[in-house]
Amino acid sequence: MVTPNTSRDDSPERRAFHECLRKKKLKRTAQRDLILDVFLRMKGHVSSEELYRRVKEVDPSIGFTTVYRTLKLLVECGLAHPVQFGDGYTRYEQGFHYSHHDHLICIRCGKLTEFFSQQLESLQERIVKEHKFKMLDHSLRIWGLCHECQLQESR
Amino acid sequence: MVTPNTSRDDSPERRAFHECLRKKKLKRTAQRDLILDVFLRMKGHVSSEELYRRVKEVDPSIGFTTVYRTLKLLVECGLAHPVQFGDGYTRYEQGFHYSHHDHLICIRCGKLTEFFSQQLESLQERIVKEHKFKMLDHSLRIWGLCHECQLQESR
DNA sequence: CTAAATGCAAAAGGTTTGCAAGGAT
DNA sequence: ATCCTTGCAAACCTTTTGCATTTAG
Repeated sequence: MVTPNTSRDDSPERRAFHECLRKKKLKRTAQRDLILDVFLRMKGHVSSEELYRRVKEVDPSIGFTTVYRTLKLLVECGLAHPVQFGDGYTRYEQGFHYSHHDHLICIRCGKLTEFFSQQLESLQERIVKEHKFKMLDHSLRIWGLCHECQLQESR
Repeated sequence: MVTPNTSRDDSPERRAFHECLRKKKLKRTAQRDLILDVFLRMKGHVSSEELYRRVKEVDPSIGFTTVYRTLKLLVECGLAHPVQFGDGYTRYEQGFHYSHHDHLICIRCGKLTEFFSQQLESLQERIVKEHKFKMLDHSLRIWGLCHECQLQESR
């Protein structure tokens, strides 16, 4: 499913990426552009392996290493955000216009639900201030059973 | 079986452990007792490797695998609680009379600060209820710079 | 032309398992 | 006697790295 889409050249993410590459004096390559595009089209929380598989569907000549390294680059450019849910994989969320949110993780079906609570954010700010700590990142993960899985468990 | 210190036999943790072993129809061994004792004496957040090193100081014949497997057993018995701070190691906190708390992690010096906020807990309960989710565990981690490291950074 | 990027293969590094010998009940 | 436990070595698996070759600027 190769759909050459020149309009994507103007996506804010792609422009930000190229801008970041320029600043770092790194090179723009077809591989990097493709990896970014595929990443942006994948919703949710993507591991490097998953992204690699999807990228390979479009261009089988691309190696895992390139996907892996590009993902790290996207993180440095603020276009991806790494999260760990404790299953051994590092997953990446889209990070452009990154607005902080947290996660509910169903340990039975694996479903991920994102949520945001301003009260939570404010509370954290207060806690951090009390400890004279300078917050750079934070992550709240809640594991449990989603609604559907609770119903199945009680059968 | 070698039992060097009978007075420790009465610690609530040890009794809980033996009770748990009995329920699971597993065997009480000198190794398991020793590993539990050393674990309990180590404050803070212990990786299996760190625990192994300390255990070996007392009994060099104990293998890493036994420490590793005993730690998993302690988790199942509710005596240890696994946490991941994103440095690649699984660390374990003491889990008996486990009262939930969260962590401030200094990314410069590695210092860990525990904190507890009842407001935070209540807020989480509310969030979970809104999503019809059944919470089984949760973890809030805040990364940043501790007070000392902020001072050093600004020099 | 020069420095960076790519892809392969192999190394790292923590976690987990198979198995033969030893130990608890 | 039976089943669990132990410790060693090796397997696993994701993440990283070394290197020769190719490519962008």
